[in-house]
Amino acid sequence: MLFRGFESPSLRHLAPGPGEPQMNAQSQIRVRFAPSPTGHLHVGGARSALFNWLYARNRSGVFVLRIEDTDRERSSEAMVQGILDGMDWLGIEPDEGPFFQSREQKRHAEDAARLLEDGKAYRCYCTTEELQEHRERMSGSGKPGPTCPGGCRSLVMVDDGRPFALRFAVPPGEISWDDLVHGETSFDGDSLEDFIILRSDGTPTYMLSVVSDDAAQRITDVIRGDDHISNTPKQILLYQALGYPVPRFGHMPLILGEDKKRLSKRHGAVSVLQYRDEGFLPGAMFNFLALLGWSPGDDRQQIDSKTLVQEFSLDGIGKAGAVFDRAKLEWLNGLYINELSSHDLEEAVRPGLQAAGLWSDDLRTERKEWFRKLLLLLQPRCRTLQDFPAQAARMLDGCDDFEYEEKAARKHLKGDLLRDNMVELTGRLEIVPNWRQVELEALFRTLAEERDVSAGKLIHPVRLAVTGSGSSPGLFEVLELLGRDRTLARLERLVEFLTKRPAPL
RNA sequence: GACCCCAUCGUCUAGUCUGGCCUAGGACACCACCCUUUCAAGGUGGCGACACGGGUUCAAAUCCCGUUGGGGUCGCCA
Repeated sequence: MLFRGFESPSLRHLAPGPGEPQMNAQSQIRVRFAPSPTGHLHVGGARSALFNWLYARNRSGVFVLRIEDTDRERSSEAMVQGILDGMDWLGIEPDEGPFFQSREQKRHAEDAARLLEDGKAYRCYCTTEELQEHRERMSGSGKPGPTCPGGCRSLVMVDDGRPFALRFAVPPGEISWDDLVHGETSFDGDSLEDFIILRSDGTPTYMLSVVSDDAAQRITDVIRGDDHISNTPKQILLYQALGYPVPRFGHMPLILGEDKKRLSKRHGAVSVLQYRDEGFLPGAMFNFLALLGWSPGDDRQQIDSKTLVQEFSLDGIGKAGAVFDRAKLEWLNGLYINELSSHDLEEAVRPGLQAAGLWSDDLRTERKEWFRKLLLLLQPRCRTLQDFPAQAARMLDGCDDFEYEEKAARKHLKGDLLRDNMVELTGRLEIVPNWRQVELEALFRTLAEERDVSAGKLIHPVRLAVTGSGSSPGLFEVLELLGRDRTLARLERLVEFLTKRPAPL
């Protein structure tokens, strides 16, 4: 069921009311992944989700998915689906949710009202323009100064009908917490400004809604990106002001691009679904992401998700940002491709072949065994699923009218005797009794010996004739799979090419 | 600029909490060689780091301070 929790009229009953202090310390771990659906599930978000998921699984906890869709203009249903698809692909399933933050606005507003009543928040009548002006004036002038130009905090609170936003009155003093990955972290309350919790249109801001929702959903551990560190003191203040138990916080380092800056679209592929489309296996991606910023403490590079769940611990999370290294991902993906069974490989590779127009259904009926052998040849040579169509094309498409790769042609299609050798070879191949790898190889080697040339002088030109390329799997395996007719046709084509071409050198 | 976070090979990291076993280990990438009909895979080897400066200590990559460098955050976005 995709939208578990939909029917729940409100999460409010789950909340420990203002009066109730702390859930008992031994209670079950509850973590959440709370993306805003303003983009696809990017690798950074995916890793947050992954770490939360691993932590929950490891501790027999609960993993909650909450979509923070309160920015209605930038949120869309398609994006929500993209996030769900991305998580699904990686195999990270929420235990609860998805919940939608926008459906909880009533509770958010109630929390805000309570803060106002308690004198912990106040109405601010300053306009956006005034604030912007004020900010410009204050910037560069050292100290923070009053939050707003109107000095609304000290105003007598009368609602005279003018539009106002609600600001949280930050109390003086130091705010600190024992971060799950960074250890003791603290902020000076004086450096925080009175942030807005309710917009002038009455809608809650992020700062209020996360706290309200995390409390209502009884989140015990907030594990998220480093970029939220500076929000944490504000949120702690809100928890305290509202009388909610404060969860533990853990901030993991961000994923960086090659320039060491936070990974973003301009660094290239950033959506996990894009990696799927580029031929990466979910297991490889999962493995790679888990090891980005987390370490089991030893040298293992390839670890399956089950082991990851068993061994995951917050202690293994590093403090420094980690660069996303695509080359290593590809290497790892190659490892996973190699471990695929014939059957799984066929399944994995089919969509790509279909897209490239190389697929025909007899590959899983009459030619099934043949196709399986071809895939076996290609398997150790491919690092992404996309490599298969490219490498398989000459064997599949039946289009015999390809060009010879220029560099390889220059290297191997030379010598006076070549044409003659090719003609002779063709003749012998026509009558070789068994079209089998070993016999083909013996035939080549015998002829090479008779002509007193190295076997390579026959092999390389034939490879070019048959694949158009200077590199391929072992030639005799290729020939066996290609079959006598197509081999001979391609050899004749080479001879023709050698005959017609302008005098070499 | 203010506040906060961070700092081991080009990259991901082990080691840091609980100083000595570290003349700093592994992996990716790169280079060379082996294998070999090419490519890949595999094997062997190479290149390559404790940012800097002060302390503390018999002893510091590990503890403390500072400097430098990098990053993040400073919205009626989330």
